[in-house]
Amino acid sequence: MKKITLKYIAKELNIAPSTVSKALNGYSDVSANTKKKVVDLAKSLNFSPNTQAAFLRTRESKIIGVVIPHISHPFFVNVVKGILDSAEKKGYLIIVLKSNESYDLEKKLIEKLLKQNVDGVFISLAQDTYDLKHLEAVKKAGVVLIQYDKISKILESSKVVVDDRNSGYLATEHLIKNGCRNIVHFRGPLLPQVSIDRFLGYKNALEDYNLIFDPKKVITSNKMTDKEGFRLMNDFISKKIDFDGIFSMSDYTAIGALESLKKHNLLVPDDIKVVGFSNWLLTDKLTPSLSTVNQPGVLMGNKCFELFLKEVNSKKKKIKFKYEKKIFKTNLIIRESSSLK
Amino acid sequence: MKKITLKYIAKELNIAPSTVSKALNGYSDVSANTKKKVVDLAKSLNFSPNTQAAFLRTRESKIIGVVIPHISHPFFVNVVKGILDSAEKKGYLIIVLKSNESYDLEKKLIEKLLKQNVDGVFISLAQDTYDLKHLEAVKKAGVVLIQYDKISKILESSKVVVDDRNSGYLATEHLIKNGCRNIVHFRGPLLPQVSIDRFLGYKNALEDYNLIFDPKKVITSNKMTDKEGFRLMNDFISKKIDFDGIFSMSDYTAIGALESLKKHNLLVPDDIKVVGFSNWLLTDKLTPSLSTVNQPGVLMGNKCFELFLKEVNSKKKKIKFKYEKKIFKTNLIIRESSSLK
DNA sequence: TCACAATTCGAAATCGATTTCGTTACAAAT
DNA sequence: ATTTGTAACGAAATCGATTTCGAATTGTGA
Repeated sequence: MKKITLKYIAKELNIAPSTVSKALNGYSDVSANTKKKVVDLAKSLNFSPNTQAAFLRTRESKIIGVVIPHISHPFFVNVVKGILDSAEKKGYLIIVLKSNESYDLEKKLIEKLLKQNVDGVFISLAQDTYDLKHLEAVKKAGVVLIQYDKISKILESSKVVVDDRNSGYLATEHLIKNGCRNIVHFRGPLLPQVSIDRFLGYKNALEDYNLIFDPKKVITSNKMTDKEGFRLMNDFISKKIDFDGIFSMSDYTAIGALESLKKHNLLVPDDIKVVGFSNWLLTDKLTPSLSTVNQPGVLMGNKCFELFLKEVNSKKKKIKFKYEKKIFKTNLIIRESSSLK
Repeated sequence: MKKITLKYIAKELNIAPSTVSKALNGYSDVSANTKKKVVDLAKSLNFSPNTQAAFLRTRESKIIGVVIPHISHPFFVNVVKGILDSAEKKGYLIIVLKSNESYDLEKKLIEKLLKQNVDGVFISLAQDTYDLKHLEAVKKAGVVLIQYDKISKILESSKVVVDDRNSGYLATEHLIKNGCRNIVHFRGPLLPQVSIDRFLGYKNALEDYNLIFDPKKVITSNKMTDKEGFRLMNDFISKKIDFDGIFSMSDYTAIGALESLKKHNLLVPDDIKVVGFSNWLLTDKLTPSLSTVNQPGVLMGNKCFELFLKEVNSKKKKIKFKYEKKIFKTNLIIRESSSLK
């Protein structure tokens, strides 16, 4: 069981390792003849250069680190899938790490990735990320940074997002058009831009349809879990404020809210109509099935890699480069929880 | 922005790189004095050795590849979590790849991991994996192989599984004790051991309780999706065979079956009682909520890494080594879908 | 005082691939 | 015939860390 190296191939063909390397890497100072011999032998031996050794010279690890806040969230699963599909074709390996929405963990993960000499870091920020030094460090290290979904407005890099504001608007408008006049909004933590934008969409829709915006009807949920949704909904109901619709920035909290409504004998969609966000797995199997906003995760993942590659290539060729921001449209999936009948 | 290397530290302290290396790696031929100087400076510079360069000599990449069949399956998410938590402490990085239950893809993934020179491969086999050459190759390459959940009986390695047979038995017994006399079994594809074992548990339970085992009541589902469960259940119902319970080897097919039952106006749990497998996310939110078998994924992940480390260490010290097989117990989660009332 | 052992350190080889630069051989140009 | 140019290849340095082996220094015992 011999290890197959450049040197081995060189010896077999009685030429120098440098020539073998050049033949395999498309240098021009190799004759067509020897090039063919090398390529053929390499293929037949199933040779591929040792990535670690190659890295020492090229500084390319062909590894990309992807940071996601959750793993159970199907949207992120789709994004990863999109990245994977694109990256695979170019021979990149993907390391997925999850931050659990924690800034501290996120910082550690980034350090880990930099130690591993990844070529790129794709990140969706944790909820409580307030400081961006760790991401500045990524750029300083010459590593390509791509932000997706939960991005920072301040930090420069290429970005891939959905139109959260418009999505919030559409969801709310849908509720209004189906007769809701008193719509509660479950918003996320105050910091992340997605949370702000979805909220603004909600608010704008109310204004456009001449409904009064009432801050008391905005429930801020920091944890975004079913339990939290259940708890907060119970609290809200106990305040006896009239409402006939809910737009939640997450399906998961919406599901908790649904449980609370059931407990209080409020019928969905008859008494209260509900729209969530992100189209979680099995939300179509609930009773009632949950209306939601669907984000094109796979396409977003594809785009992330595309922007990454563009940046890598311009760096190699030392071409000037401009950050891009791609905004994807979402689509509303209307199910039982917000239907008219 | 200078890169911090061994050489740099050596120059700073006016000693040789080799001495620095030895100081950091606990060699005995370094004086306590110089050792302290080196360690202190290294710490203050936040130095950590370049992993790729170190690999060239040590042949340790400190990377583990984990192959899972699905990503949306919460059980596997838990296993990965368990591996991650353990591996992190020892400075290992985890690459998670998913095979989509495809043998061809699985083979490619393994090749990819070997090219990356991972130290270990943890794998749960794809449904249709019939050939094991790619896994033999892992062992031949000197890479530690750990099999978990869907394992091969033939291939030698350390293994981490649950007692599938007993789990199938308990689930079926539970249905019997709650009054079921005609229990349908959704089994998975014929090949994987988990599929066989869960089926055998089902069969054994019937026999122990003097119920007739009827092959016609065993529905083989190759795809294990909700759609497939729905389709197969419809087919089965159209055959007009009496039944009052279902034990499904997967929650996902069980959910499809539930939809079919609803469509045919069969009440759960009144007319039919249902038990699934794996405790998928949100199965507790369904109406009725789904009874299921819970596997201790996190603990299994922990164990995988423990066995890996044991093997690595004995290889280093050239101690004799014996493969271990750890069998975990499952627990039945009884919810509405199989309750008496 | 001398022989020898223990301690501490450094020089150099090594891992495997890449890349610069120099050398050869031969053809074309003068 | 001599110079120039080009195609094709190889020698050697390099990336950053590890590790073997030998050298220098110090200490120990006879």
